[in-house]
Amino acid sequence: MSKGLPKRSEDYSLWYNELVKKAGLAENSAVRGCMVIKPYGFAIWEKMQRVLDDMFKATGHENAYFPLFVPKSLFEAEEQNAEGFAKECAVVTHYRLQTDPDKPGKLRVDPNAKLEEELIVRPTSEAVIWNTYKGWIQSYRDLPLLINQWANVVRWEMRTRLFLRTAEFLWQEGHTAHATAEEAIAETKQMLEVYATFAEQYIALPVIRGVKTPSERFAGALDTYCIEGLMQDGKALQAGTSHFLGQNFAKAFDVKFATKEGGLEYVWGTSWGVSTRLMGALVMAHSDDEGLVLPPKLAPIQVVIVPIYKGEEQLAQISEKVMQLKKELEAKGISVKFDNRDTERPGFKFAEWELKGVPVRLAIGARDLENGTAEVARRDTKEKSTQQFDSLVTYIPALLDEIQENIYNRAYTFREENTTKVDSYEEFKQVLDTKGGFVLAHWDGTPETEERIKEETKATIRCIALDTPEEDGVDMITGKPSKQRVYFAKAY
RNA sequence: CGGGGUGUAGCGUAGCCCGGUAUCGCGCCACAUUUGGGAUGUGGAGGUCGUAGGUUCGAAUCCUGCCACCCCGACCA
Repeated sequence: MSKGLPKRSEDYSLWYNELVKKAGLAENSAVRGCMVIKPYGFAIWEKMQRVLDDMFKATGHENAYFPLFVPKSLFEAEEQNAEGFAKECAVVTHYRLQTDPDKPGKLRVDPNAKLEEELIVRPTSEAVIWNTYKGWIQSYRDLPLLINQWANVVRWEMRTRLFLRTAEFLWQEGHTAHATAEEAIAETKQMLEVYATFAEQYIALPVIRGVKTPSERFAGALDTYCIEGLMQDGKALQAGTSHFLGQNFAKAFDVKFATKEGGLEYVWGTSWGVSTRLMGALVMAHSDDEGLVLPPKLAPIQVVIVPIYKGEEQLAQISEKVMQLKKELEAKGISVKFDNRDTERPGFKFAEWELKGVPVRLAIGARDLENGTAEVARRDTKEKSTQQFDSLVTYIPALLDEIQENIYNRAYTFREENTTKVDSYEEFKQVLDTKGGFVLAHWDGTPETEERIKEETKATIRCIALDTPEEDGVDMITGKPSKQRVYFAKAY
């Protein structure tokens, strides 16, 4: 464990990168653009998965698994979708290697093993799944079809960053089919709300629920809903999307169903997903110059106990008390780590667990044994207090809840302070340059204006928020009328 | 993919211009003393100098290709 993390204020992206590596979340791999997710990072992802999976099940979805490869002919069936992803696809063209006759000990692609039809490594699974749905759906009785899959996908990105953008990433993708547009839209919105709830209650990240402009829509969707969070450097991060696909994929893959009345109609689709990018959101939303600050609900270790002792005898005395406390806390569903390593000193352990973002740290030494106390340090505020040992079993669960709430509130306050209403383009540019964050401004609804702003300021329309009140105004550039403000920001 | 930069022990680095197999710190291992905020001493181990070629008696050093990473653009969850 090396000392010192770069400061957020000095170099935010360097800070992020170093933090992810030093906290043991992930590291770069031998494969271009692909990361290794390390045990501590994966433990957080597993917690996310479990919570989300439960939420999906609670809303009636089932898990299934579809192939990694998509035959090119299927991939190109829905044109918009195919075009949208075409530039970032990994393609399998051969199925065999052979020893290279020119280079001993080396392999080469067997030129005689060319695939009849190329296979695309899925960048998303609509094509394979809708092709499958064709065989699963005949009647209105088969609907709605509510499926989720946990999988990896590959998008050949030019520039990658740990968790935020990697060539291969882990995600879940829900794919549903419905008898009516209304039902599909309701599903789209329901899953957006599931994501928003997860972001706010678990990641402790307040998010804007909104809908994307046509130019930012998912390729092949009629509408893309999203949740947008604000990171500490004032840049926005799209944390999840939910798409209303209309009948686009049903038509492309000929998925029809017999209605109750005896008619034959195309089904209506949705798809929705969140990825390991949420890990990036988690890191960037709360962490500080000392390391990670994990929300208790997602922390693999919620409480770490560091014994402070001289000699074996004292350690044994402390251990006895600690093991009992550990058991009682674990009975309440709290994960506790007793760091009784004899190879590191307390100060080192303090720093290490701070780097790893453990929400609550207890220190127990000879002094505490005498007084029947323990020192309690909380990661979010760095405050330390001395508590009666016997009260810890009730004190700690309450403290964990308080920390969860506090970091949410902190992030919420930050977002509010960094959301600015502007009415002129001058002001707009000035806010983006100096303060960053979300900028609420009127927009005339045209892709031309949106594009111009993007080119001139690098800010994009993150979304049209679902709960924005109507407000008459004029576009800050063209002066054309506008009925509501939209969220602009520079984004990841 | 275009422009710029970097690659030397687990990590951070010196050496490169001007060729003669490598410097320092942290970490690691052993022992001892330590332990309430990143310990100290003594001894020790660890290097295909990103990689593949080339030039040369000899390459970390010069030349070429490739790979990876970082920064700035274009693309994007």
